[in-house]
Amino acid sequence: MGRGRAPCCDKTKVRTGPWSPAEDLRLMNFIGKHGHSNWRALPRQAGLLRCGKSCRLRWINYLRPDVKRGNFTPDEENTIIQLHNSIGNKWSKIASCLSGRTDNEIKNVWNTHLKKRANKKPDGQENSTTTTTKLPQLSKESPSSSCMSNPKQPAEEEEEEDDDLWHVLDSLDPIQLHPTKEDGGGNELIQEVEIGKWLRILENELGLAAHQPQSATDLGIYNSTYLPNLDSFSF
DNA sequence: AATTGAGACAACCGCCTACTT
DNA sequence: GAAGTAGGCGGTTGTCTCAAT
Repeated sequence: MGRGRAPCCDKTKVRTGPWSPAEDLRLMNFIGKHGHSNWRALPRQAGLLRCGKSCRLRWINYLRPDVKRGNFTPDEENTIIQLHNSIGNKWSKIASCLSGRTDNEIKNVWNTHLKKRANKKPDGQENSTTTTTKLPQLSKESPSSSCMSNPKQPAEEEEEEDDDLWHVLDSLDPIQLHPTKEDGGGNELIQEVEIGKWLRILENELGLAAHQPQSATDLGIYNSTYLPNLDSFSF
């Protein structure tokens, strides 16, 4: 069974669960500098206690600069329905036709919204000419990565690891990604302050603060449902 | 105000394919 | 050609939020 696989990592030595801002920053910073030619080696090189798969998933689904966040437009939804009607659960293929959307996100949207909608019209009427959406061309050689950004090749090597930066980040209180009822919103301000701190560090580190067009929030990072809307912050 | 169940979504798991040795 | 490795994909799960009661 040559195809058999050893576990990708020692599960007892890696972190699982939601990613912390510091971890995200480490990952983004590392990929920004070195790219991601080897996912398995990446966590160790980046100083992350995560398995390579987890890093890859996090990068592809949330940290990539071109990931589009937010609600799907009716056009996007129609496209998904049509593509699913013709090719089935080929999420990565579908994702390759929707710029900025990930297979995971499309899969979630399908399972939570679109499946029901499609089931309501089992004859596929909805998927016919009633929509103005133009079905994107599906080509065989359009892998899911076709709409993904290439890993940045390090334009200029910044050799020295910024230990101070990581020290600061690691010293930050872990942000409560999933505010609980117990919080009662009481530590919201603290969260905002902490987020503001690390975001500023992030932007400086990545050189986003000085030039356009993107801030970290414009990149869609941490604009998720689990965090306050960072766009309202002024640093 | 407390409880509960459904909806939503991030993350993990395991298999498959492609590539390398 | 066989064996091993890494990346990618799709299915599934865990845990959160929120509306209904």
